[in-house]
Amino acid sequence: MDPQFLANTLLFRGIDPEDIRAMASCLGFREADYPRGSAVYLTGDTDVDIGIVLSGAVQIESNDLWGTKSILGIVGPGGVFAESYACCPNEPMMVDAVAVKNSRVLFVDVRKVFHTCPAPCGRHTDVIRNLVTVSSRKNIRLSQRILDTSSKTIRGRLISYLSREAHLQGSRELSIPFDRQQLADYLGVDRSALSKELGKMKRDGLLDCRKNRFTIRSADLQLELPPDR
Amino acid sequence: MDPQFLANTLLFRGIDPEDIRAMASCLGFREADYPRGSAVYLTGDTDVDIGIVLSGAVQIESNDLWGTKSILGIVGPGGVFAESYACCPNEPMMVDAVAVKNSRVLFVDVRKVFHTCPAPCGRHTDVIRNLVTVSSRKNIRLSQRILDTSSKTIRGRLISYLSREAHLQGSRELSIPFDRQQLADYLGVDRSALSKELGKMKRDGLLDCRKNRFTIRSADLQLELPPDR
DNA sequence: TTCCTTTCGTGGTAATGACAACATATCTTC
DNA sequence: GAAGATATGTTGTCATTACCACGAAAGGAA
Repeated sequence: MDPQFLANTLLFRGIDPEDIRAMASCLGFREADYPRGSAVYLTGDTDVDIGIVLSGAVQIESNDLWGTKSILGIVGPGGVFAESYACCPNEPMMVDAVAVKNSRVLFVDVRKVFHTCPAPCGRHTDVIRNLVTVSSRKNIRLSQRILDTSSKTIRGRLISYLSREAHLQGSRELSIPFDRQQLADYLGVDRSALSKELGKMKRDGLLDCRKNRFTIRSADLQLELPPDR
Repeated sequence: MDPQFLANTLLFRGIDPEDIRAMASCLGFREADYPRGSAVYLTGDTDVDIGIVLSGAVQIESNDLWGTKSILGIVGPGGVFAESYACCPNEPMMVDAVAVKNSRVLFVDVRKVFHTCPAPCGRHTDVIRNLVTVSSRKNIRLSQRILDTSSKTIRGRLISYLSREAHLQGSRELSIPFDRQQLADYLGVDRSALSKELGKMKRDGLLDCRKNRFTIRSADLQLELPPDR
């Protein structure tokens, strides 16, 4: 447990590392390792704890009976996951949380967060406040993922995702946290069809890509407009 | 302003109506009416207030340049909206909030919620705590909307949405808050194609529907399985 | 009632993308 | 470096669905 590291996460932002150390016991801190490919949580799990990625990466995904995988998001070091289900005790999880790299995860017991304890740690309120921020941001991320998949064409979805990512990274060159299959699962399209479309877009001079590094070639990416109206 | 009504909303649950009345000023309560079809918030708006639907209904939607509308959700009386953006001061809204009925909305200033004021209203913390719940639930709703659109076929999407809704309403007969066009925009499909598929499913004996009332005819709706595996 | 608006179902056509099958490339591990 | 595994690009076929256009039905207002 590294209070300094935690102080830089959204959940503990603004809290003194010393206080974090003090909270460790009364918030029920617990750590565990997960090898690449293993599940932290599975669909149907209830009464889960908040997860904080200390190292590695955890992917939130859904796998239906047809074998279709939907990636809702991916969270890296410092990121928080499962907080929504942790806060809704009776809601069984509808998704899996899977380590996509060897990962170490810190768990926090929400009930202990909410149940303000008497003496030393008057910091509970700060954590709860931060929890609102974390949850709100996650909300916005989910909305983005919805908008990224709202176009009915693969190209439209790529444009939505890549142009926002470029904006976020403040550059026309960007790297994404996904390989092709993951990107396809995030955008809700077939992988080979995605490769095909990427090829077309290269030929059309819209972008370049090698592995997970993309370069937006043309401002037209954003301006790709409908025929008339 | 009806404290009794508010005490039954998620945001003010567990708070004494008297205390709610007392908070009215220090939380910056403000009410406004919106005729059917008018916008409460528009894409790009920043520094918005939390909205609570007192009467009517507000729909969260996105309209892109191609004229494609995506419905992220719809919130009825007692429901809360825009809380995520309210909690992320610099995030411009990516969606519109539109009144789909004549509606009355109560606004709450988040900054005043967070900035605990000195004397009488020690209830701020309760509201913040409730805010976590509200946000978490919204999170789960958004995840559901993502899963509802994860199938690549219209039928799959309908099954996902309807079977959950039936489960929620605890009956094989259910009414949905959408007309056909809205349902299509929620599921991310074409309206006429949706009508067509509904017709097929009726013929297949899976369901019946008249207007916004649906009846699940067969348990197969949930069991509709892949060929083999 | 009648007129007008909105909602909903149907048909046909074209296009998009899913799916499968394969080739190439890249990475890992020994 | 060789060999296996994994990731990516390519091709072709077929099913699904978007899109357009229309008519029927339902709802509202005068």
